[in-house]
Amino acid sequence: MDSAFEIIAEPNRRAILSLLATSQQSVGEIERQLRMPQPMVSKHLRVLRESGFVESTVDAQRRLYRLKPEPFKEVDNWLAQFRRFWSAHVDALERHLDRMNKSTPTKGKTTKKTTQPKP
Amino acid sequence: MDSAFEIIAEPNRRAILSLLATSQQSVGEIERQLRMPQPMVSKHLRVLRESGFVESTVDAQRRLYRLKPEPFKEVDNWLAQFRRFWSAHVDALERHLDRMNKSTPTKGKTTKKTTQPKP
DNA sequence: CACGTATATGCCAGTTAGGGTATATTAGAA
DNA sequence: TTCTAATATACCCTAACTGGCATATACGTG
Repeated sequence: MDSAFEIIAEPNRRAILSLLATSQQSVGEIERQLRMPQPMVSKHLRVLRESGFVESTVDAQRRLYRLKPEPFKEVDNWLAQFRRFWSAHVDALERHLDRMNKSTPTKGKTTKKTTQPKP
Repeated sequence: MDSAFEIIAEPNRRAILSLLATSQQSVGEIERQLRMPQPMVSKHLRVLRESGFVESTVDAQRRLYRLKPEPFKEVDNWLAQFRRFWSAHVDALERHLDRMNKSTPTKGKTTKKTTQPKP
């Protein structure tokens, strides 16, 4: 289990990563927020640590875990080769998504001007 | 094995997807390019098809496989929550990566102008 | 030191995915 | 229809991952 892809294949690990995306957390905090048995949390954290997704620092008896960027970049990098492809299909999706977006304007880059059928 | 993440966890499947990123391919073409036994190709293609990563059309006895965008977007979407985080670290990596990039200029967005020490 | 909290690790069991090989299916050609 | 090419499927086997539980380790406190 070496590639970043296999690491994020596990749902609980993705959940942990999502938690850490907000801010660093101790094992116990993760345990409580995800309602996951502690040994399980520790084991997944080990996998995440050994694959470079997270790092930890000591705080008394606690260990504080936080994200590390590299593996994410690796995934993103692989994904890049498909961006060109799926963005060709976005036009169709765009209209659909525009209806849902309205709340999170993100970057305003995809907002081209699809005739704006709703003024 | 349902989530898009588990699908792309498999290296051979990622290889197939990368192949298809260029253009659609028949099973035999994939088989030859990846030097993979034909039943293996078919099995992986089945998984990719059932998870929505690819679709196929019939061409005589051949089946032509091509990508479908949705699952990629799903992955990209999950990744999005970490972008803010890792882009804070990019500055440090940028210099390092620029040395390797030189061959694949991709978008010319990260190519800022890091003093170019080697003309 | 004894004790409690926080975290890590070891061991076991169940499951499942992936590879290999043989075989079935589908479609075109002779 | 028979033969051949292209692709799909079935079956078996092994390896590996995940979860659960018990226990070990680390650290602070009284």
